[in-house]
Amino acid sequence: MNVNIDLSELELPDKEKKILEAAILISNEKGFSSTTTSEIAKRAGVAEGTIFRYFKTKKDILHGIMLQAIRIAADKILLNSLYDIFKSREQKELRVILKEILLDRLELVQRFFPMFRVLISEALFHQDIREVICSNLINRLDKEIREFYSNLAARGQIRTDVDPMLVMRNIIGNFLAFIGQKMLFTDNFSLSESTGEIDAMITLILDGISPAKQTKGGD
Amino acid sequence: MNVNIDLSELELPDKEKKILEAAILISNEKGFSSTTTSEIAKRAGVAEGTIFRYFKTKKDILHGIMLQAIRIAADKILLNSLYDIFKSREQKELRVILKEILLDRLELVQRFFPMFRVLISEALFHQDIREVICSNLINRLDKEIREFYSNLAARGQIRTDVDPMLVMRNIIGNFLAFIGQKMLFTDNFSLSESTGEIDAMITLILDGISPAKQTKGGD
Amino acid sequence: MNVNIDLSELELPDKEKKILEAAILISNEKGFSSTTTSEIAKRAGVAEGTIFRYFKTKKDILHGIMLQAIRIAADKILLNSLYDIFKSREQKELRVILKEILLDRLELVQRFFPMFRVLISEALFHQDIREVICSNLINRLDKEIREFYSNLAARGQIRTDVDPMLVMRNIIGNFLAFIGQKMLFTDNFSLSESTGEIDAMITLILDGISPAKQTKGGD
Amino acid sequence: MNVNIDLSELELPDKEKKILEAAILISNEKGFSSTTTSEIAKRAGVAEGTIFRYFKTKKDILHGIMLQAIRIAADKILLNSLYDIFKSREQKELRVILKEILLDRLELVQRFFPMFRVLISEALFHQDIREVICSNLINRLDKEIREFYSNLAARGQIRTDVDPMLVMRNIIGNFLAFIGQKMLFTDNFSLSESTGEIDAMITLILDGISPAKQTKGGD
DNA sequence: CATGAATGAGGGTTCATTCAT
DNA sequence: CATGAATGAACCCTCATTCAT
Repeated sequence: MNVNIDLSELELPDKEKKILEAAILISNEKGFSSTTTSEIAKRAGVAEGTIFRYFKTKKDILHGIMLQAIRIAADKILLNSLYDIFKSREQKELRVILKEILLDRLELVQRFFPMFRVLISEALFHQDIREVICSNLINRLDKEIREFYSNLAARGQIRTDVDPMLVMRNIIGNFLAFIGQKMLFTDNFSLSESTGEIDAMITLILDGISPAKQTKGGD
Repeated sequence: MNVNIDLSELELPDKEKKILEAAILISNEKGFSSTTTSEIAKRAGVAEGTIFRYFKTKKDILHGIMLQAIRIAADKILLNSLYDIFKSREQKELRVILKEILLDRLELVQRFFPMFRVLISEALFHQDIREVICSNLINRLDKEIREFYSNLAARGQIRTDVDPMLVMRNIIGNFLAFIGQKMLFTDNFSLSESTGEIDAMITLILDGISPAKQTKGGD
Repeated sequence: MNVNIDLSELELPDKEKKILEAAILISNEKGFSSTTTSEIAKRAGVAEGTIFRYFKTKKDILHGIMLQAIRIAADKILLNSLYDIFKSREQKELRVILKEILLDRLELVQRFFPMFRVLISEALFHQDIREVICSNLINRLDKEIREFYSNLAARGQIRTDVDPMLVMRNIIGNFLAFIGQKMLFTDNFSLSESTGEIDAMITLILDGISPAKQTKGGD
Repeated sequence: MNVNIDLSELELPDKEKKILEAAILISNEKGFSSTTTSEIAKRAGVAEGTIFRYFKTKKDILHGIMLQAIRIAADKILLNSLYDIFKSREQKELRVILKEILLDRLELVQRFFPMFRVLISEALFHQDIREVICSNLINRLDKEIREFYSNLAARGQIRTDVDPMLVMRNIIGNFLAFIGQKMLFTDNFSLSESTGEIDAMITLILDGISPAKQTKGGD
């Protein structure tokens, strides 16, 4: 399981970054509320008091984590690469695009799994965190997705008789179920060994679970 | 958001049930590790010491919750109704069966959401809890699903060119994404208003997101 | 180490005796204040509530122990046998009498060691307990000892140029140092293997640690 | 009863010393296991949490007490002065040496009685503590005593027909009986008023309780 | 009289937070 | 700014004691 965190590209004081990293790493093992400030300080290599120069309270560290997670998610995961894929490959077949997106996302999720795990566990219980996620991620995705979707629709690559958001949820649901199963219930999951599974997953996403009466959308 | 818990059908000492219920309700709000035994006691209407007559440690309360969740999940969710649906409706079309199952499951998940939320949040961090879930739920499901699957396959209702477990994951992923979105990001979600959405979801599960080249699997 | 307690000859309700016995046995292992009433109840084979029918508070159990210890010590240890030895053997040599007394006492102390250990540990801290010991044991001994002493003195068996009480303390000190060393710092001490040591001890008591310039008092 | 504790010469953080002193003083009144950390904190003038910066657990406070007791006992009681007395006075008569030693020891025991009382009461029940006492005190004494003894023996000042350890036990037993009686059963004991008693005690140690047939060892 | 479930004050211990250095 | 000793509220848990059965 990947537990490396890379906040180096963020513009933060060095110590603040170290504290956040430490907080994420330890929270990733035990959950945020079971993580103590003294552990964080030790792992970050600072004095316990120093933490409280950068974060008023322990809860604020969580908010710091959230902020970073969302910044990364928003800027790197969603926009950069997703946007690129959407735009640069718009003449490609949906199957190919989907696979590129999934692999790209998988790699990112894997890299930032510690951060996301903490985020998810807190989002389960805190409305305010969910709201930040909503307004920063989901809502920003919305526009991109609709554009991407209409592009696909125009090219006849995607069905147009259902709400685009349901289509997306289908994809995301499959994706999350895959991630969840691999991350939580499998030891030493490696992406490279899963390409066959990913292909099959995409086939199901594209063509559904009904028996294929005739070749659709595929090679 | 549904926060009613009903453990009344369980054969437990009255006080133990009350303690469990209180633990679930509060954990549902703040997470288990942020829930204190004194809060539990207060909400359960017992003295704090009484808790420790029924549960040796606080962690044992969590195990108690797990036990109940699994008992309910295993007996009610998985076996009773799922089994019934599988067996009694085996001549029906997959679309119909799927809808029955999803509605049935949705109703149950909704009812026991607090319990499951606590469970999920703990499973995120504790391998031992994941293992109990695995061995009690997932593994037990495995056999049922394979039987159900081969029944469907024999009747030509489901595609046979992919691993049955991937097919299931497709369904479960859609289901969980639906649940997650509704439970976490929607206020006052009501099942009855969502039947259209569920139908669309099932269509996507069955036929995929590719444009329908020709009618598949019905109506 | 002997941990059998025999309160059978005491005139007490059966349950009260069992509770006392249990309290002594467990206190002997951990000290009285680390012994819980529930442990006592379990070992005594009664319900926890029953204890409080016989003893108003836990402290009263200690008083019960004390009472029994002193009763036994006073009646059995001091009076019965000591008196007998004093009287019946008054024509014997001091060395012989001493040995009989020491062996007799050793045997008794060994038998009731658990009780005495608890007593000693409590007496270390509680003036009231020390007072009871004083008035019941030491003061009662006083008269016996003086009589015994003057009998010996009359027969020229004991030196008369020091306070009789100091003479007694010499004997008791030796005795307690012996007991203490054996009970606390020796595993599996057996009286029968210590007769040589006891003889040497008596020689030292009788003749002192100075080099013997000439045979005194015996063989 | 003497309840002054003086740890000032120890090289310990100020707070740690205060906590130890408080623990000793209160344990001296009620025994260690009846002493609460909150009492210790209050008496030491620190917050309860502070205790646990210096001692990981309450039991470690006891170990701290033991450590100090043994350090004091080993360095001051046994080595410094005892060694001095042994060496520097080796031409003196045994009676004189004994008296010096006893007075010296008495003064120390009196000064550190609270500490020793706690130690004794715990040693009664805890094998591990007895072992530390054994290996740190008794075993270290052993060599010194044997040397001292052979020196005396060479000069014909002590009897050589009994095990040196029994000789020592005779002395120690007398000493402890004296201490015990004075400390526990006498109010306001003062050393200076007891010199006559000590002389008599030494006479008994040296010459035994048999009537002096002929002058031995002096005056 | 005996029981043991229930109690709640108080036990040892942790930990986020403060502040003098 | 950084530190880490000090804090004390709050944590989980124990246990002597009560009382309805």
